[in-house]
Amino acid sequence: MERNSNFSPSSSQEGLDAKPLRSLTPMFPAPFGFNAYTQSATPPFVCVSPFAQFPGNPSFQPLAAGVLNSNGVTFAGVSDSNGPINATPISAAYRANVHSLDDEDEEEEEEEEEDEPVFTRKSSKSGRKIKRSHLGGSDGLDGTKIKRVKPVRKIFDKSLLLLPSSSNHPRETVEMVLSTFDALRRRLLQLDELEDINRRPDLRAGAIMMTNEFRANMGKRIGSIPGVEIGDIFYFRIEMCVVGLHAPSMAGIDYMTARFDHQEEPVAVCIVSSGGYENADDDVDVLVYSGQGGNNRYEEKHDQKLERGNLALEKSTYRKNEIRVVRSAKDPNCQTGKIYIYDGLYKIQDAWKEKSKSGFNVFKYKLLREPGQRDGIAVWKMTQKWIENPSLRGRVILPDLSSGIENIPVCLVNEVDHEKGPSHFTYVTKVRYSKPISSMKPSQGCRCLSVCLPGDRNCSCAQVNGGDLPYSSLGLIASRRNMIYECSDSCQCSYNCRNRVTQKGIRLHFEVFRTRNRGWGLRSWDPIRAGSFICEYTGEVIDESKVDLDDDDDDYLFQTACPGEKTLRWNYGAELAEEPSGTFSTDTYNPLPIMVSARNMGNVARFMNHSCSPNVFWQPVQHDHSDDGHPHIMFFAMKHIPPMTELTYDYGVSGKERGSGGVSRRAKRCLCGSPACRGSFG
DNA sequence: GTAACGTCAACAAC
DNA sequence: CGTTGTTGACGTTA
Repeated sequence: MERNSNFSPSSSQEGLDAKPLRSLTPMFPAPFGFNAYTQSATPPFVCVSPFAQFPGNPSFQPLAAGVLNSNGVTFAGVSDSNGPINATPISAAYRANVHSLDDEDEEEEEEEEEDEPVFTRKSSKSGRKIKRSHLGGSDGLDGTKIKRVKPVRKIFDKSLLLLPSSSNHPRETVEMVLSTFDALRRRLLQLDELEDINRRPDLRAGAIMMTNEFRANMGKRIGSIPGVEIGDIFYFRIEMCVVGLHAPSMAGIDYMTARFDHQEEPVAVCIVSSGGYENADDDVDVLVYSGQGGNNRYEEKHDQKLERGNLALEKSTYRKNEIRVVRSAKDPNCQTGKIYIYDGLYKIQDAWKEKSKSGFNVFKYKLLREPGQRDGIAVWKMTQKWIENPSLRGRVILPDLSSGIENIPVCLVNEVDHEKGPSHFTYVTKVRYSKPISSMKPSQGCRCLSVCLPGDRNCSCAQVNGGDLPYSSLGLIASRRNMIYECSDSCQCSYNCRNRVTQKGIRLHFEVFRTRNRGWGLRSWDPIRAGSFICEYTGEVIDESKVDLDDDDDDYLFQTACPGEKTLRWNYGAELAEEPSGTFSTDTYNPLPIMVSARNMGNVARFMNHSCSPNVFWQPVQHDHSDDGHPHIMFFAMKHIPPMTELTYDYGVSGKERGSGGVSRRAKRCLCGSPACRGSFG
């Protein structure tokens, strides 16, 4: 269906004439390399580019029903049985001013009473990015409600925010923003943990991202968000802010003022369903959503008012514009609970008012999922059922590929063709060394009682890891590094110590599945949060000296070839958490002599395919000896991975291409399909 | 249970 | 009128 067919020159003209309802602020200079790149005139996903091409330009294909208007903001020219609607966003054009595009010297004009040079534009958009005033209702002449607000750090070295080769693909941009956010958040959390405090690393990381305009899809729009795909999962509300999916950091309803013919009206553009009012039934295409307000914790409950988000939803009921829906679910792997899933576009079918349990009026909106979209929450509900009862999974060849030796069964399925399974191999959960472990350098144990804790200077395991424990309290890896030393049998700490993660084995419900063109692959029924341990690469460890030519055709050989920049720079962004003087070493590729062959024996890892845009990376880990030449190869999630998404890692650049003294293997043609595909691997 | 928090739109003030 | 400054609402997170 061509949803933009009713786009006409006149409507774009309207866009030009649209007067913002609120102040305009200079968009440029783009203070950051990154920003300069997101705002270059070409990519359609940019926030707001004053020079965005006219929608008529055929080179310009938005992903969905959105079209950039002259303010660079998308809107949907919605057409349905109720007739066409021309909506031009107005209020969201808040940064459409143009002058200073080429005026790079303006970068440093604002100092905010700080000594530091500042690389952001004036923070006048809200006027409250940095505030040091008294807050609150302050009837307090006695100063009861005075709050000091720390300024959000701005970054001086813009090169910190530049990847060597940034892609212009919206998906890549969104992933880069999320990955930077998470690296920053992880580091802030790690620093907090040293002092045993919690200063909301998520919010602080988000604030740094926002202040530095390191974000994607600024400027609101109706319809889908370039680079955000149905099924994408988020672990923090702020993550949805920085990619432009849902602007309010707290409120559940995101809305904007749009122009319909000659009327200006607020319409809802995105809602986050917190789950409190989820339908009990299984209809994944219907959502009944409650309006906002009326139950503030600090005041009496009252009737909801038809204003703000509620008003916007009301208007959207009649305008029938597409509304993005984010549903929430319980994350079974994370005791803190909630996870957000982008479920695509809906339209409001019905709206009414009803009495809540406490007797006050609540607005209700019934939303119907637009047809023709790929499954979002439906995948989730399906996999949750399989986890509860694996026999519900159809097309199963083998219920447990590991024959019971893994913590959790590994399902083998084929929904594609008639292959009956991979060729024979022996499933093993541990690597086989060519020499006994007892002959290797033993680990040095810590003397921590009970569990190792961050900030404990006496913990030798923390010391050997560079002062920080490598995992968060949830068992997520904090940063990629040359080696991680877990606690071992020689340690006095207990099995529950947080520095024992990979040694406990897999925690995910894996399935080995038949891909369409890449043989067998690996995916998970569970959602996987960035930094989660996935599995080890088990098999037979081969010393480099013992490689023979036979290995040239070993498709199941792991070697530590140099991975792509996405893997290398997974920590990217963490340095933003440091004080300016701080030295944060970014570890890079460190070649290891180790190779592991999973041809004859191995585990789920041998089924992981290569991708140039991987979602998994490898990390050397020690836990049963400390011979650094023979580490365990452990895999961790690079990003949040929705259920049923194939797990892939970067096999690295082939030995030949590398031209180093490495083992030379034939490069294979890459089928990863990523926009950043290098064309070959291995 | 509760403290602390960021963003945006709306409003207020220049 | 155009622009800048201030505030309340929103709900999340640990």
